[in-house]
Amino acid sequence: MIQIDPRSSTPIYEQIIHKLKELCFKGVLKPGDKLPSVREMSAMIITNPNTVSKAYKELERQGIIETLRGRGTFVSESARKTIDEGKIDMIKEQLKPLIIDAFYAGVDFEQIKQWIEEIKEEIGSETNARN
Amino acid sequence: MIQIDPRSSTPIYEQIIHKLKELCFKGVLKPGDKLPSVREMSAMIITNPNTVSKAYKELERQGIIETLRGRGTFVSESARKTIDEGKIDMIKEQLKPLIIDAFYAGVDFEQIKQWIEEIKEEIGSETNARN
Amino acid sequence: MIQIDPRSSTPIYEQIIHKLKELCFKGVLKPGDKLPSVREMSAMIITNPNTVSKAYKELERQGIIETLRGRGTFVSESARKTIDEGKIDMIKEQLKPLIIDAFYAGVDFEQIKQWIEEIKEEIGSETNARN
Amino acid sequence: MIQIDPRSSTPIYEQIIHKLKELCFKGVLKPGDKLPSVREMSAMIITNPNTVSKAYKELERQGIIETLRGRGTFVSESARKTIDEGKIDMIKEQLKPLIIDAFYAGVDFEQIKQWIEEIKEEIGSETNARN
DNA sequence: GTGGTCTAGACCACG
DNA sequence: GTGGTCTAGACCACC
Repeated sequence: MIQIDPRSSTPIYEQIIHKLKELCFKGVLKPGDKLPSVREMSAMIITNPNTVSKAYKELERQGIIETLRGRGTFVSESARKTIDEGKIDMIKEQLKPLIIDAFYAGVDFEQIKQWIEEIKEEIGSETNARN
Repeated sequence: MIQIDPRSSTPIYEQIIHKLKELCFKGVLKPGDKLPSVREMSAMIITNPNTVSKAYKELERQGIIETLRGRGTFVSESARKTIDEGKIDMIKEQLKPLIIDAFYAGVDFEQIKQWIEEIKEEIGSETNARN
Repeated sequence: MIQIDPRSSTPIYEQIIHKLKELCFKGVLKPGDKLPSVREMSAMIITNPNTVSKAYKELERQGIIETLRGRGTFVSESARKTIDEGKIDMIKEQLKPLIIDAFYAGVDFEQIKQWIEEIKEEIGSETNARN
Repeated sequence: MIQIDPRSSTPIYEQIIHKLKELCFKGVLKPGDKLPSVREMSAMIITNPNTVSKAYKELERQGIIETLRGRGTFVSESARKTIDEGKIDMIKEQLKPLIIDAFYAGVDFEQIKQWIEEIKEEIGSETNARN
């Protein structure tokens, strides 16, 4: 289901968050779908259950998923689209050095825009339906 | 000269790297310009000298700056534009979750492209000359 | 009859207890009234019968309701008003962090007192008769 | 500094949160004060560092405290008083069953109001200065 | 079965 | 020194 790289410098729990968010956003995971239990997921990606739990809790805090007591964890019916200015600024702040790095690696503006396009394609057709 | 946020979750040494790279890229810092010494810089931004030193070392490794023993640290004559595929993949990898987060924060594709445009504007006129 | 939120962090059985206590206190449920059977209730609020059973048992332990074997569950004739010091301390203990949280959420003392007033209103006219 | 009851049903990390919030609110801990390090605190209250860490992170998420990388954890300069409607509703939701329980334990409205008064006294004089 | 809490201990990045 | 991450395993409440 999802792939984790234990050697990556980005923490495992963040990788899980990223991957699941992506799947939710793409529509592979639809609202109401049940996620693997903490134990199942930890077995699948060969990590400690605590690590998965941490990821799930953060995703819940962000409103992407929700847990029903004793029943499991599910994709939320509708991800709230709070237009959070602070969050947006934070993202822009992270975006800038990334783009500058890209330039130093020999990428130009047009190519970057094309990357965005690629990501759009990859996320794809489901997106329109969802929003 | 540069502003650091000690509360940020991004390490201080990385913030220094980002800021200096940005200044170099914008052309505020031109090839041959002398950077403040590690001590001066650490006094300016109120951090441990080791932190500044770490940032300088990394910038040197990336070819952005050079240290001339006994004379100081200078902006390199020409930032080498190594087209490093690995680096590019890494950047793309970091870009994706950022963009997905942006969507969840209520930003759409067009706005993101506009951000890129804004960053381009901000970096400004020197850019064309350099590329 | 009663509404349960399966997403809430407070356990379902506790929610049932709270709601039924509230109804008893308001006078909607009067002494001698028959409660839905465990099965009926669990069907109504879509939970596991065990969960309802647990709530009923706890309410019985507190003297709010009584089960007459083979006949069903009923609201007790008179809720005993055991002045339980331990219980009171426990409640005060729980009250304090709640009020501090309220302050941090921007509520002041007067508003909190008004909340109490509101709850009093909501519980309403029957109360005087019962006390 | 703070007292924890390992037998209590409320999790240790929540007890830490409550106590520290209380101290901050009372003004015992002032903005800028350094908190004991995770290790120190865990030694003081005899728990695992992870448990303290969890409490600190939640307090940071709530804006009560902040961590400066590699330097430690400090009381925030000014606790943001976001008037969060959702939070307020949640508190009211938790308040109601508590008050009903109080009634069943033989406490009346006036006494509850007096409790609030007591808590106000206890939190005391610093409060006015802070707000 | 589910997730939530906690312990004991380890390693690492950061300043 | 600081906090952040992770593991291995345990116990518990809830459904």
